[in-house]
Amino acid sequence: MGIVQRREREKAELREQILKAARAIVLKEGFEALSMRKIAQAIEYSPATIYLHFQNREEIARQLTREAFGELLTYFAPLTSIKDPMERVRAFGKAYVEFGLTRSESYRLCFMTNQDLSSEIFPEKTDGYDPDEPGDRALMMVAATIRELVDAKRIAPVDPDIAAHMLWANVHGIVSLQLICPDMSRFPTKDVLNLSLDITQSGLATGRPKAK
Amino acid sequence: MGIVQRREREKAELREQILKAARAIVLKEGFEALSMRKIAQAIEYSPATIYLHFQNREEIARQLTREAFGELLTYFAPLTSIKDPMERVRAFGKAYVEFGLTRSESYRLCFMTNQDLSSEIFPEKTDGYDPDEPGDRALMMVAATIRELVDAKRIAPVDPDIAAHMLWANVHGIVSLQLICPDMSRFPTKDVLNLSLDITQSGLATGRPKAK
DNA sequence: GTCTATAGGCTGATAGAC
DNA sequence: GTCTATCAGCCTATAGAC
Repeated sequence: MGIVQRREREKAELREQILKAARAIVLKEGFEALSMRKIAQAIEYSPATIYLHFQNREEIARQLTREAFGELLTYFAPLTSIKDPMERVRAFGKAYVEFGLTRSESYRLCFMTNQDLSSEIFPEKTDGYDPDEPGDRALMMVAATIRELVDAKRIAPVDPDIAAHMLWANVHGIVSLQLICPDMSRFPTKDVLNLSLDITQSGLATGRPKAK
Repeated sequence: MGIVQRREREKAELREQILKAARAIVLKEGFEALSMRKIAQAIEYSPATIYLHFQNREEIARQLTREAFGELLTYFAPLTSIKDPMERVRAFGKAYVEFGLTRSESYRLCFMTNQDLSSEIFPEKTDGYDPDEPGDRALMMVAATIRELVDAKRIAPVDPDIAAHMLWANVHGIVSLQLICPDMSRFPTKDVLNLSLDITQSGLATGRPKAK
């Protein structure tokens, strides 16, 4: 009586095969080279078959993007055990850049490819964070760490949410600039990151400059 | 005897018409929608005619990108007259973000579209800056301003070149994050920029934190 | 200088046979 | 569930006529 189960298992397997092939194409040739025909050829099925598992190309792209962002979260996950919040926030920055440079096709998918895909991760907000959204969860981790620093008076008072966004923009700038114009800087990315983390740490500790 | 001149003038005019049409398409439909056929239709010539003025699509894209970066430089140019170097470096940041948000298709072309186009602006380096390269000129302006701050001992000692790169990455992060996931943050971009400039200013003034 | 015509590709998506 | 065949486009680039 396991016939239905086997059928469903086989169906899920083909779905996974499609995604696996799609991942490989994006990794080797970039996202814009991803086409239904290429996926079909890779899995040795006809293009029509893919449409039994996915509505269209967009749905595959969305799935790949969700997975890619999941990867970033696996870089973040072990860092929550870091006790010292300043060390933790620096570790988030380091992990972010490492993710961006070593899994650059995933990074491009999340943050450099197209607005629709990124909106998959950061959908329109109502109010506050949505814990069901992976992007919001990542932002919350950083914001909570900054809140710890503020509460412990280790940095000057600052809205943890906007500070988290600023930090994210800092590391995103470093990664995306490196990925799109690798020849812009003569400095290793690691050095730029360390300078950025140091200056930001120092600036947060001191607080915003007084108005003239 | 002005026949040759007229011919050349007419040729240059058509070239300009092609670029103008291409700019309009990129502005309205985005870079990936730019095609030789669409340009041809817009200028009411056959696609083949375009190839008399440009080798291929790439050459048109390169030209548009150079022009777009030229726009950024026009945002920067008036700021060199700002006397106070701290005010000047902040003004560069503000101008950069304003350029990115108001001329976003130009910005995308320069920094968010593809590595080949960005490499047009920041080609591979030999040593030091190349004053003939527009990207290097922009970086030099920022680095020189930071050098002034260091020399006047208004900020802690730092390599002005890597600091300029860090600042560039900061503002690039803010702009590109805003352009690709406008819903990520609940904060106005202006507020994020001001926080970033304040914290960086404060951090540069204080210097890097001592090792533990 | 400009055209038509075309080579030689690519794409997403679907109808209908098996 | 899977296929073939196809619709209905899109594209760059060029040869050769005028």
